Amino acid sequence: MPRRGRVKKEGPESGEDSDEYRKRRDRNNLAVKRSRVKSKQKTQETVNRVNELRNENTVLEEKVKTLTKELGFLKELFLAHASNNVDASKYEGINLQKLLADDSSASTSNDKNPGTT
Amino acid sequence: MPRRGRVKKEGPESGEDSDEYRKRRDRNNLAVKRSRVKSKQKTQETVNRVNELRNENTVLEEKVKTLTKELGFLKELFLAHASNNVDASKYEGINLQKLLADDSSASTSNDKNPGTT
DNA sequence: CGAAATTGCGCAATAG
DNA sequence: GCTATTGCGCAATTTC
Repeated sequence: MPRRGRVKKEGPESGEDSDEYRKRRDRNNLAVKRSRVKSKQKTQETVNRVNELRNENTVLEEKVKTLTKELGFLKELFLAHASNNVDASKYEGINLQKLLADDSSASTSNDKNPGTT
Repeated sequence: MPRRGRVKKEGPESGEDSDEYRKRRDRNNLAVKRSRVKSKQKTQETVNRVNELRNENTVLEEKVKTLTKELGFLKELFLAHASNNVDASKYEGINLQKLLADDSSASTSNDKNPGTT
């Protein structure tokens, strides 16, 4: 789509005289203005969206940090306790190794429910 | 055919002859091009940034979800175990209530789990 | 003050 | 056939 600049054509390329021509030009100029306003709005919205997302991101990162910390602590606690009383057999089907691993990718897919009460 | 609103009158505002004038015009046209390319690049980068942030966000949300799940499970586990052996006294100064609360904001009730059984 | 950069605006081609 | 979009040039203004 080669967009030529002003071609010095004098002929009736797209308009005939000054009557209909002017009207068309004016209408197009209005359309151009509308389009540009729209374009700017869109750009601004995109910029705003970046800021929103950055904020959400910060919140989420803090949340991850907090949760990771808590989880780490609880794991230590649990392991320390379990080392004293090795009765983890109660939690037979549970993937403790997986859950207690430092990694954070446990699915907790246990069907069996350890008798709670 | 109207030539750019500017008629034959010499405009001492910005041009003088056809010599220096043309050079100035050409240089400005180049500058305009540069500026517009730059502007478009910036816009595009902003759009890209939105996509990047959206992806990061999704990842973080999943992470939060996983961590929350793990944490909830571990808390249940810990509480179930602690109800059998009330030796939480080993962790004297620790805010277990706070940590073990389902939420990350515990009330100011500092009761020591009197062991109902 | 001087040159480049940015901006508003209109034109024309063309996409939809 | 009309509006919307876009590259381009001009000129005013801004920025450096």
